[in-house]
Amino acid sequence: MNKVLRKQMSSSQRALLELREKIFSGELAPGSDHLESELADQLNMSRTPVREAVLMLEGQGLLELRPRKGIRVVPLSPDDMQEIYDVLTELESLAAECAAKAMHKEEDLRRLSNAIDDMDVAIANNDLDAWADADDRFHTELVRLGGNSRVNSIVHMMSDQVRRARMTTLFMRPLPTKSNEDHRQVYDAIKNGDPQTARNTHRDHRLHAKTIIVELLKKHRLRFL
Amino acid sequence: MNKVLRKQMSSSQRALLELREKIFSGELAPGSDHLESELADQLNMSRTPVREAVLMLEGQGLLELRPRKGIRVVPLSPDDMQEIYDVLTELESLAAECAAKAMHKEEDLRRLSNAIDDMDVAIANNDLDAWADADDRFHTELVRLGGNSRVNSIVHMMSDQVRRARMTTLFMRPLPTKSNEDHRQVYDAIKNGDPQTARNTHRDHRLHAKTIIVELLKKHRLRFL
DNA sequence: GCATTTCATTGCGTATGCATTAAATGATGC
DNA sequence: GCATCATTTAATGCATACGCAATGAAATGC
Repeated sequence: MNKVLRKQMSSSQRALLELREKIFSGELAPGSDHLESELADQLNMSRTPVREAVLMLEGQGLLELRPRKGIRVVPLSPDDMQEIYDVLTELESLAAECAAKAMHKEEDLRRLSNAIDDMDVAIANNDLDAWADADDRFHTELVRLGGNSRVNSIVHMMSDQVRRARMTTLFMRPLPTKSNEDHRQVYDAIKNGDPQTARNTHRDHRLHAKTIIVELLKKHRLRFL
Repeated sequence: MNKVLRKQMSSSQRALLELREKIFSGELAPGSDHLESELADQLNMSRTPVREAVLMLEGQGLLELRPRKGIRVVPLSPDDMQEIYDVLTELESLAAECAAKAMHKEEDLRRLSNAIDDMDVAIANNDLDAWADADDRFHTELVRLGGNSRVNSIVHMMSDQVRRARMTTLFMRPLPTKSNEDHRQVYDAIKNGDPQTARNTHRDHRLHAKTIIVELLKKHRLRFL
């Protein structure tokens, strides 16, 4: 992340970004408790902007405020992941349907197809990080094309949570070589303006992904992430 | 709302509740701008707890922070309502499906059937407020039975938005006498453990409701609520 | 011992004041 | 008359201080 831009940022904004990073990097471990003053010291600022950032992160489901007990990084159980995937499944399928209805021109779908191509390359190179990155871009773009801003922000919130878990799960499973066929099917349906196929294909794809991940988490007893 | 309980509430909590009320009652009109200090004066407290409440309400999509321009009560266009209804449709249908899968005992479904009965009564009495109240309870309970906490909180957020609009639309349309048949069908499907019927019936019900409302808003040129 | 009360600690909630900065106003030059 | 820049104004962002209230420890009673 660009450190130069941060200089001219408000302290609350900086707190928000840096806390997010610390959460995603695992520097603030899931389930761990922290005091406002402790975080304020870490970030070299007073409690005020930290409180504001923490409040926002609570709203986003990343932190849990337990007065006098500590600010807790919310742990994710397999059940939580199931909940999250279920929401993602519904809302992304809706997005796929809407995107197909919208009859986008092929050039507007470029980022989508690029993401799919990148996943192919990543799989060929056995590059997990590149694959994860491209997969993110695919889903981000899909939801953007759906055109529902609320769906967009909810999906982004939930994807953040998934991202925390994926760090762990990504290295525990084989590369999803088959999943790109699904992606392409969804892409084609959107390009051809076929809402039902787009919706159903993506839905099945997501449902499948959900079972894989949740089983994996349960098998490895990853109760918290 | 219970004023006694509020006495022992933190100022931020009070700010949160009272601002919500002012927004829903229309005392703070959609599209209107307000200063932190202005709101603090209205609520008889300092800016600090107001800031915190405002931050949370921003996260819930009720307020929009525009530094040095004012805190704006977000206006809802017909397109916004469409977005919101689309999200509600997907997530409530999922909830209905899950509720049916869960095979709840009949006594656990009591609140659901009560809400349906109350709607019947309200319709017979031509009591709009009672109907709206029972309808709220039906949807709240449906989603609770679905058992997905994330779906729950998202649906509640979106329902808040719908409630703002309903104040207006409720008096512009005929009482939805037919809609209770749908509710009962959903109820039966859940009781009989038939996820697909529960899902599809509720989905159609919601899609239908969406068109009605959105058409109504568009026809009456209610660009903002 | 065990329960209960007291007390000290400390983390949080809130008020307050100052610093910052963006918007608005007026001044200056063209 | 218009554009640009300086100045003022005022709202926000942030640090700080203070008091309350909750927590845990120690002390007392049973």
